[in-house]
Amino acid sequence: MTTNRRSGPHRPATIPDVAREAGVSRSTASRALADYGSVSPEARERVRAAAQKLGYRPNQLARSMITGRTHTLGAVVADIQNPFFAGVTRGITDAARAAGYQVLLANTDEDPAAERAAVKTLRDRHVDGLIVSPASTTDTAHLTAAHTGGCPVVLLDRRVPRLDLDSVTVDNHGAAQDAVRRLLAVGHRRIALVSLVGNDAADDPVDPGSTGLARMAGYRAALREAGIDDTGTYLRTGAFHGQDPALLARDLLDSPAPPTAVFATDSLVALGVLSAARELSLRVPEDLSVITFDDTDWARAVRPRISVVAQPVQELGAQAVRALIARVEGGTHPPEHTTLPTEFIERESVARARNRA
Amino acid sequence: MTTNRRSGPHRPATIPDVAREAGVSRSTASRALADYGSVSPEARERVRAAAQKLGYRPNQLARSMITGRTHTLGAVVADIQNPFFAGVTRGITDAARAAGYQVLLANTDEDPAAERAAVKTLRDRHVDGLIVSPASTTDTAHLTAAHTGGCPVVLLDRRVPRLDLDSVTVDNHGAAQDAVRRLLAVGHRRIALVSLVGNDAADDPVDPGSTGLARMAGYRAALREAGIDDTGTYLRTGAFHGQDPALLARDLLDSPAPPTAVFATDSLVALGVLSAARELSLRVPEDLSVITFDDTDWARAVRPRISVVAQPVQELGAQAVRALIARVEGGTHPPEHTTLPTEFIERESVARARNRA
DNA sequence: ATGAAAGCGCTAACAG
DNA sequence: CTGTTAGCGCTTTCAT
Repeated sequence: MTTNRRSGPHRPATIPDVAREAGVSRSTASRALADYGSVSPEARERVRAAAQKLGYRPNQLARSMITGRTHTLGAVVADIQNPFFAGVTRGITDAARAAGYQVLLANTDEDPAAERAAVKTLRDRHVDGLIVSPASTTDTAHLTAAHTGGCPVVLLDRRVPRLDLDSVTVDNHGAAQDAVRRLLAVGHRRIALVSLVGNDAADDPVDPGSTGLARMAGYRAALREAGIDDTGTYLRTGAFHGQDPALLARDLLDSPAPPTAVFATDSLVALGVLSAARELSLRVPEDLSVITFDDTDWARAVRPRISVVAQPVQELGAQAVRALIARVEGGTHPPEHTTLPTEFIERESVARARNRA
Repeated sequence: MTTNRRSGPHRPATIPDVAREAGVSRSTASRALADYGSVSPEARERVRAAAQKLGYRPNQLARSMITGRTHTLGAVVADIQNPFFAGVTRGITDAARAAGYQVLLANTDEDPAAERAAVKTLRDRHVDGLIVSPASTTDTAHLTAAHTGGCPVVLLDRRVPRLDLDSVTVDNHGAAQDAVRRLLAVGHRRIALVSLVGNDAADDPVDPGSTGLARMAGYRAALREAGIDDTGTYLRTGAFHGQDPALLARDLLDSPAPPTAVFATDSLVALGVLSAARELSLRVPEDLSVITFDDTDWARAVRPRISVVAQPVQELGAQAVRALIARVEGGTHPPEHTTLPTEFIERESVARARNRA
């Protein structure tokens, strides 16, 4: 049995077939079809007609082998099931398609080894470039190797200090600072930050990653601005309680001098805060004001509706694609670090501070 | 400038390089590397060593051109941002990777034209097979064409009546029937079904798709079983109110003889029901019992926690991958239709019926 | 068990 | 503007 020559009536037409049908040479047919070089209008028309008639579809594999381009991008993210990455991925696939690229998807679950493996497999598949939300701040040799090896890499959502690669991130510091300022503005002084530590529900109990760090820094900056020097008392980074946000929050809210407002660094944490509040019979926002990162479906459906810091998730993905394609298509400019603004969406979960027993 | 021959110190090693280094012919090197045919143990070892030394990585493109296999699967889903499809996609990518395949992702937004385009592009990319959650029950010619054209297709989540392709779906009828039975069992008689119509928040206001249809049929069957013949009064398929679930629910709950229990066909609808209930000062579950499809994060974090019909989302994707790979690797058995069971997770949103004013 | 040679479908130098 | 001629990197008969 021949391996790849389709038997049966409809063997896919190839360039020689089209050329024969059009009465020109393969090169001319190729030029006409791929639209490069110079071809006389009439020849071009004959080729187009022949291709049409034979139902010719170019073999991208063969083309890629020559051009060295597959028009395929690799997306290496932590977990597509995380709404944040789902949105980002949506932005990536849409922007890629619009630019004529397809996307190979890989999940890492924040595991650097899985990330390395994914990068390797995708490079073996000859992706033209890689979009990665790095799982580690230190284990990044495979990323630089890819980049210098001709497979450009764009960092998504997380910046890595000494890595000179393009990055597209969100202004986490500013967003957190702004949110906390709003709480301060309505009289809150005992403001907590609750986080699961790490990047969006990461497993790593040590490394808060660039996003977590930035959010904490923004929180502290806002407090300091307001003359609050002790910025650590109400900072909860959840390496305890087996990462259960509700327990973490309960512990915090049930303490002697509980906070009057909570800033949650992601929506899962916010859910924990909300249910802890309900268990302790604290009303939101009367007894406790709440702001969270990420505008999920439930934040605007629940009562009271929750005020949030919305991240431009799709735009994040789209910008990463644009930056990457710029590199793929030859850009040699110095690394660009794009920071996207967040949007504060005011709803009903924040009230003026008042005393609690 | 030569197009594809990498300049610089590290031109990727090819088979000839390895063969030379090992002192054998290309064919032998190829056989040893790809592990087929017969190669003497010593030669094999020399080749392995040479490959190792030169950091040889096989060019999958070239290999694919010959073997006709890319070890790449295409996943064509409605919307990766929908938690249902996010979970399914997670299952797909994981199962694929475990079997040595990668996944190209495409979104359709329930648009048949987008689906056709995606199928075309993916086939051009020579995917070995396609997993599709079809956007239309009728516009499916491109699917059969792909399948008979050597690119096997597995239907995901939705079955299409006259399409003889493998399918992996969930027992929507049984799940709905079971949920409604539970409501009947605790005394409810006025039980509503609220749906956005169509498959998981589809745009199409006409075609409820196989999943929507099955859920409604299960609902009606349960009612009929209980001797309730009028199964249409409390059936709301949301082609009104601009698809806003909260308005739909409000309308329903604010009627003269409102239902005492609601079965929501997806979590977004449930959120609408919940907020409508709160606006009307109806307590859950005392005044209104609620069950919804899909076990989202908020369903178990909110108070009261919501009883749900959980779908095996990841398993759905994984099974589809297995079925597809079976075809890709030559299976010629008749189409298989796999139906996965759902799981009812009892929490606190259902109470015994009592009279309402 | 091994090597020589053919070729997958396409593009890209280079002549004409 | 067009055709001829080489390959891309790999697998796979077919001899040996």
